[in-house]
Amino acid sequence: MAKQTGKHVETDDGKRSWGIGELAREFGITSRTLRVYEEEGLLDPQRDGTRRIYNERNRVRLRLILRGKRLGWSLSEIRESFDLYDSSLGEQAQLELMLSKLEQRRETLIAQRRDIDSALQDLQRVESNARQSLREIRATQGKQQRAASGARQ
Amino acid sequence: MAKQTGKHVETDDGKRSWGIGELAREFGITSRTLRVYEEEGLLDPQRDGTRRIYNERNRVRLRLILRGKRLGWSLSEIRESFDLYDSSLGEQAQLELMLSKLEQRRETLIAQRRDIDSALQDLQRVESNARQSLREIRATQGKQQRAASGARQ
DNA sequence: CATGTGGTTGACGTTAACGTCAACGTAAGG
DNA sequence: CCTTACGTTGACGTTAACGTCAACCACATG
Repeated sequence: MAKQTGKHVETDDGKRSWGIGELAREFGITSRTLRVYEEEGLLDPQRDGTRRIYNERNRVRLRLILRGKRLGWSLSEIRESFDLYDSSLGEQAQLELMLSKLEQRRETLIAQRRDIDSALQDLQRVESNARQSLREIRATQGKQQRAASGARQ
Repeated sequence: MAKQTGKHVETDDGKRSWGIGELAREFGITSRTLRVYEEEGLLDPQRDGTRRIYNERNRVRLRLILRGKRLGWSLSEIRESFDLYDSSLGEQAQLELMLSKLEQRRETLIAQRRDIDSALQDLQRVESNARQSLREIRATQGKQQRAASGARQ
């Protein structure tokens, strides 16, 4: 049995668990979103009757989901990666297939990092450009100020 | 005037230019997509009558668009970044605003790179795990083979 | 001239990833 | 017992980013 204390939930074995709203607030999403993730097979919280109860493992999963989203992955891509990570390390053929998929993932991640680096370089160029203009503007203003204070003497 | 030679287009000043289908094929997208990007204000090809003519500058833009997409940006985020890069470096206040926006972009890019790195680490763990299982399986198979060849003697 | 190739606009369809809302259940507290 | 907070399922709405299709235009070629 699980007892509810205000907002969060605790199970008998002392391990912390969370209600849907609580988890949603913590991660800045809505409970609707958590239900969608469950429908898509990305999360499988336990139930207390009809209510969903999330444990630490679910939280880890959720963090991975949100990281995937930040990297622009679709929910099904995220599920595929879970399938990859969870796969039971069975036969040789399966393992080799898995390794090739992992290699492919790595390559796209590295390509993405290259994209980021080049975007950061572009950004750097624009930024130093802007800083230069700013310095020039400030220099001009300084001149004007010095001229004005000189005229007052 | 632009003359059409088979698939691609050349202008009088000798600078290369491209038709919509040609460009689409080269970048692995459809012409429909190019028109959408234009509607969204991300591209502005010249026209020869009604026909779109893309120049080198348009191609650079397109590369930036596709890089943005690979990083998971929306079209409007991409447009914002263009606006940022194209802004005319006018007054001081505008420049300072621009710098703060650039700084913000940089932070999200760096955060994204951290996400990638941690994803790569996870991947590395799973991979060495799988390699280990594979070695064990092969070792077992080797034993069996050696046993079998021993039995044949 | 007919046909093919490649382009145009405009309208409508589609998919993913949620948001929104209605109708209802359930436990705690006053 | 009534209210309040929190949860449930189910249905429908919405937005972005295209795909698909129809009807049309323009040029080159056999």
